[in-house]
Amino acid sequence: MQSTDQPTAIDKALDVLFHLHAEDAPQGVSAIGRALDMPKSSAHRLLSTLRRRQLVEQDESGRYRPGIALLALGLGVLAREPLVVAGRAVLEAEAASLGETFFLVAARDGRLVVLEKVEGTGLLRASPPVGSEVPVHATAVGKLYLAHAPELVRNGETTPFTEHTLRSEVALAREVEQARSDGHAQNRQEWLEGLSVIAAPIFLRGEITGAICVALPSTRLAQLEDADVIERVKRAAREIEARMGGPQREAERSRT
Amino acid sequence: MQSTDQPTAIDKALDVLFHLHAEDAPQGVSAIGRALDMPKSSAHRLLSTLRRRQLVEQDESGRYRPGIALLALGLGVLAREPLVVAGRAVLEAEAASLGETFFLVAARDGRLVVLEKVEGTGLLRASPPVGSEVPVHATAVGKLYLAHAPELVRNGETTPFTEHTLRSEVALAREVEQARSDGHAQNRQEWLEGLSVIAAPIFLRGEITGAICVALPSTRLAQLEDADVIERVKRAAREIEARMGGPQREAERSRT
DNA sequence: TCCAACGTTCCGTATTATAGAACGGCGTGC
DNA sequence: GCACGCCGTTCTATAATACGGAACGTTGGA
Repeated sequence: MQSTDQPTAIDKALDVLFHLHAEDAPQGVSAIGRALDMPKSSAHRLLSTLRRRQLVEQDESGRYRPGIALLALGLGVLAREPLVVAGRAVLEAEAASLGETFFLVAARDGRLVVLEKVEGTGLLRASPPVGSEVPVHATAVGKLYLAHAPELVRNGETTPFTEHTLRSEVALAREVEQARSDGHAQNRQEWLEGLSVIAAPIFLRGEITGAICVALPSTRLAQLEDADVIERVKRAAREIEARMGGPQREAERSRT
Repeated sequence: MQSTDQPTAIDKALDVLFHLHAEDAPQGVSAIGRALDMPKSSAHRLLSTLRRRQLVEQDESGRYRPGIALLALGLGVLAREPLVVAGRAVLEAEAASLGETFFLVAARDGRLVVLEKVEGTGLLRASPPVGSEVPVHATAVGKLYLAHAPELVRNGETTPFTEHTLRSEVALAREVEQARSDGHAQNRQEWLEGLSVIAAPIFLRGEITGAICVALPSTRLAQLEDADVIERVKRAAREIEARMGGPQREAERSRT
């Protein structure tokens, strides 16, 4: 694949689709053309093709928005994820029990993606939606991946999100090392102010396939016994592993 | 738009995408080419373009499956639906209270689509997934749409699904008329054997924008007081209407 | 009432997609 | 253990497609 290849018609159609996804409100043909720097006739042709398959829809005034077919496609992806199928019930039980929000996160093509979320009763100020990406260097799950399979994530980024974001590679490496030995990782307001996370890795056949984590307001975590929450998350991870096809026997783990 | 227009490159790429969605297992380039009647080099090129945007992914053996980007796109659609945003909490409350599965269904481009589902505690044998289509002529929601906005659904189909499916247009018209006057509709095993549904329409500004329904085993419904369940569903519909921007005043309803 | 901006359609041109052949790697069956 | 067949991938000349400027009818605001 050369670096000089030009965007195909499919690329341009996907540009339009992702652009609509990124916008809050429905967009008109002209606005889309301006935003993506293409003639409105081109935008119209691409949209017509997408509309035929219901990937985009038009509102009563002719503006375009993402279409209903995306829903079936997206939920089809969820249904294919063994981690989600096995983990959903566990997340629900834990979220109900502790009253906080639990997530499943896994690496996909070098990025950490939220695969499932079950919200707790408390009002959590910020919480990434399912399908969205979370950073590697400033999250508990990121530390777990760096500890157990650094080749699965791209760790180029070092953006400081808050004043608590780890600034030095040494500090991050220390936390990664601790995550490896402890079997869990933490994130104390390193990504989002006021948000603390505790995460545990989920292994399948000796490889990390994802992580379960709980997000709580930092003030709430201070009231709880850290050790209790950590134990809870780790137990949930073991439960998910068991549901995904039983615990790996040592023979299998070392065979690789 | 002429009837003779030929599939564009985008059409072919979407053929590939929907084909992967329809298949259970990941598919190889050659198999896709055979299934869609195109050279495998063409399939490969289309897949490469889709892969760049993570609409498809490859497993370790090189086979393709729907990609994680579809998840974000699909859930973005859900987040945009006011009906879902307003209705989810109501569905959860009702499902927990009655212990049965509640749905939100709405018309999109002439088809009835499941927009949201909250499962009850009971084991429901068959239940359509979110994003899937349900028939018009053999469902409670279909009757509601035929009663209140027949132009929003395509009612060509008359497939008999079970022995209870209404065979005559007259019988269906009678139920539609009753749905209009009663403010709710029922489906007694007309689509799926053993499955009964009670549905109530959700109005916004005088127009039907969807419906809430509960699905229960027919044996279960026989044990309950029909009237109680009906009242419950209708009350839930009113609750969702209220959450979607307040009840419509008569002035607005009759202005059209 | 007028004007501007909208979504849509048209069509000649030029860029693009196409598909057959060839390649290296992998798994199977002989 | 070897060879065959199928896999995913790459290349390239040719044929078909996407492109975009211009024009149309409509709508909403000034």
